[in-house]
Amino acid sequence: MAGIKDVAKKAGVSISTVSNVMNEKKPVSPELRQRVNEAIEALQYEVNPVGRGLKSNKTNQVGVIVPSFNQVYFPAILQGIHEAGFKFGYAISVFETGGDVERERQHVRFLQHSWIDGIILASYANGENISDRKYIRSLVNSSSRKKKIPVVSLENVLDPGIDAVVIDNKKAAGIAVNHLLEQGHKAIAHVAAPLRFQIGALRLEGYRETLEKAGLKFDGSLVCEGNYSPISGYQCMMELLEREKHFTAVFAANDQMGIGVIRALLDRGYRVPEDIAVIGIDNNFPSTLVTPSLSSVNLPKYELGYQAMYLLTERMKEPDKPRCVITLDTELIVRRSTSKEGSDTWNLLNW
Amino acid sequence: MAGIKDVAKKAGVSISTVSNVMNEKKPVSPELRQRVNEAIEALQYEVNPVGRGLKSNKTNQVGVIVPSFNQVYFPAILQGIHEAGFKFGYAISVFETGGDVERERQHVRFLQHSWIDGIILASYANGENISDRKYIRSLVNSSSRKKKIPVVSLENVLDPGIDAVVIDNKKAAGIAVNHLLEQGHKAIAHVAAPLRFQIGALRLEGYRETLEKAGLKFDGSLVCEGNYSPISGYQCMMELLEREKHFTAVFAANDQMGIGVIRALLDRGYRVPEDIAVIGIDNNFPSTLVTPSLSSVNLPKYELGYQAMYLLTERMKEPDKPRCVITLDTELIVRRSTSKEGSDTWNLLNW
DNA sequence: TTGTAAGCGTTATCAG
DNA sequence: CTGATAACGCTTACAA
Repeated sequence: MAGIKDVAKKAGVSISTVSNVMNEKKPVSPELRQRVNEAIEALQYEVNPVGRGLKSNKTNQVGVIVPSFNQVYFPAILQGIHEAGFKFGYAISVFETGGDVERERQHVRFLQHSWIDGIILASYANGENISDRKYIRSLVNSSSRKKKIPVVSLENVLDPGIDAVVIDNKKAAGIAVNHLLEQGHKAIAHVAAPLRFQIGALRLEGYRETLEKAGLKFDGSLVCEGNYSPISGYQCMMELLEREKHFTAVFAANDQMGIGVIRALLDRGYRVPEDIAVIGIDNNFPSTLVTPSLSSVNLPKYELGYQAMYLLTERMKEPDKPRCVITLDTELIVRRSTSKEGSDTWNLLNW
Repeated sequence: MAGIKDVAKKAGVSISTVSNVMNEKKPVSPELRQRVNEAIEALQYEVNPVGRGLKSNKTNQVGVIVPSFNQVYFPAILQGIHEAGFKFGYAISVFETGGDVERERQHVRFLQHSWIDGIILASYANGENISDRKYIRSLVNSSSRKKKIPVVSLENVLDPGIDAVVIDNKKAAGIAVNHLLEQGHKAIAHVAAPLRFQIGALRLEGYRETLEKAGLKFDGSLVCEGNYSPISGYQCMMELLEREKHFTAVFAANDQMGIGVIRALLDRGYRVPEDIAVIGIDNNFPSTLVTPSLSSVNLPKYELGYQAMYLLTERMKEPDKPRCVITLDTELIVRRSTSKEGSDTWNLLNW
């Protein structure tokens, strides 16, 4: 594989001229440009990003750190990130934390001294304990040697100094609960996402506010905290049933738990939605496959990833522009778990 | 962030000594080692991989190129790759081709001149046309400057010179078809994966051989070629029904198409499995969620990824050892789409 | 407009 | 055992 020197030799020019042709930073005469381009073509030369990186403090790599390479959620986000990355000339390195903040910090640290150009982070740190808070603050001025490394937070607003791409979790929860209210439900249980994190707390908050706005009382014993997984939804539902409280509908904080909820209800002999209705958040394709199909609030997953990558490129261009939070829209999807009129077609596309 | 020079200054030694302490390539006296380690600790020094990469021709980065960041298939594979990569000290860069060989070559080319240490490739090139064949050959001696870049092929045997991690596709198809035969089916249709690729061709071959071994005649008009996607399975099934041939079972080359097949059959008023039984290959979690649940042949997806990464590290250590193909085992999973006694529980774990 | 040369952070060679 | 120094491939002042 050819290097810049080979090109220079072949074209009979100096290496700086080759560099200038490639980077268009300084003007080069047409003749030389021509000769250089021919040499580049002939030798199939492409710049070596390692050499360039050393000099220019840029690697054209961004790191993506997520809790899990989750089956239903992560791929679409990664597609968005990758597509935008490809467009703007960045390669994507991926890291999984398993929800372990220590491992997350390890990955961040690794990326920082890799001279990566930016980080997209779906963090599990929550600013509750002091060490997490220090860690989050450290991200703001996260720097490699002399350059700051921009961080874009995915799905939660980490720090007033960190860009983020999110959805309005409170609103999404409100959309879900409102739908149940409109169906005539007066007693609605909630299978929550982990409450020590923003997503869980905000969706709970949206649930509570929407109930109260409708003149209903919030009842903590109708809430059970899961961990996003389908099985936790199943377990929460079983626990709620054991409490023997009255409710006719369940709002699950995500579709995966919603599916677990449906399974639990069916296993206990309830009809869905006649006895108890269920709605989730995410609008993942499996929700269309179960019977009854699960109503949900759509999250624009691909868009979330794309915008995160886009925000990162903007931040790299203008490190000092004011901090930016992009909030994407959500949308109600009515299926059979809340309404006999809901859609019941399997999603056979895009998976 | 501190560099090697800062450490050297702080410890009062030369940079080579610092390097020797870090890499343990040459002995260093205990006193100096101590001083250096203290300085490293104090400054939170970690080597800069860009500088190291330039010198040592190693980046500790591995590129993974796949047709799609597929929802059901890719995440588990990536988990396996990432886990093994983390263990052996490699970061994972991911690239999606959308099944476009031109884009695939673009990514490969990019990785080659990135001085990446290795490539895991799920290729869509098929050695049919001459340009593909040349491209595949070029992977064998794929080199960046002076060093060969090892390639591990995922899911298909690309070239006699390229390591691969695969499953025995013929055998997996045989397992599926045999199961149908054991259920008493004598006329079995096949919704095939793209036949110009190994996976599709081998699964078709396994289908044909198993039929013939059972004394049944292979009938090409019972075969319809899909493209892996659920919707293509749906369309194929519709087309097979229109041909008005008799069959009582369908072997779909993957679960996604199998789910499409079930949907088509239900839409046309057939009962599954009473009128027509269906089996797939993959054992993805959505297959447990549909009604009836889809029988399948399990593929060890995580293991596929883990072994690919492992193979790569072995190859990097010993570039000249004989080429290695790892074939992983598959296993029949009986659900309701082929047998009333099959399992019908939703998979609520690991997604 | 073009070329020369310094230097990015590290490793490796070789002389002390 | 230790340290000076030359690479690695590239960008970028600065000199011509």
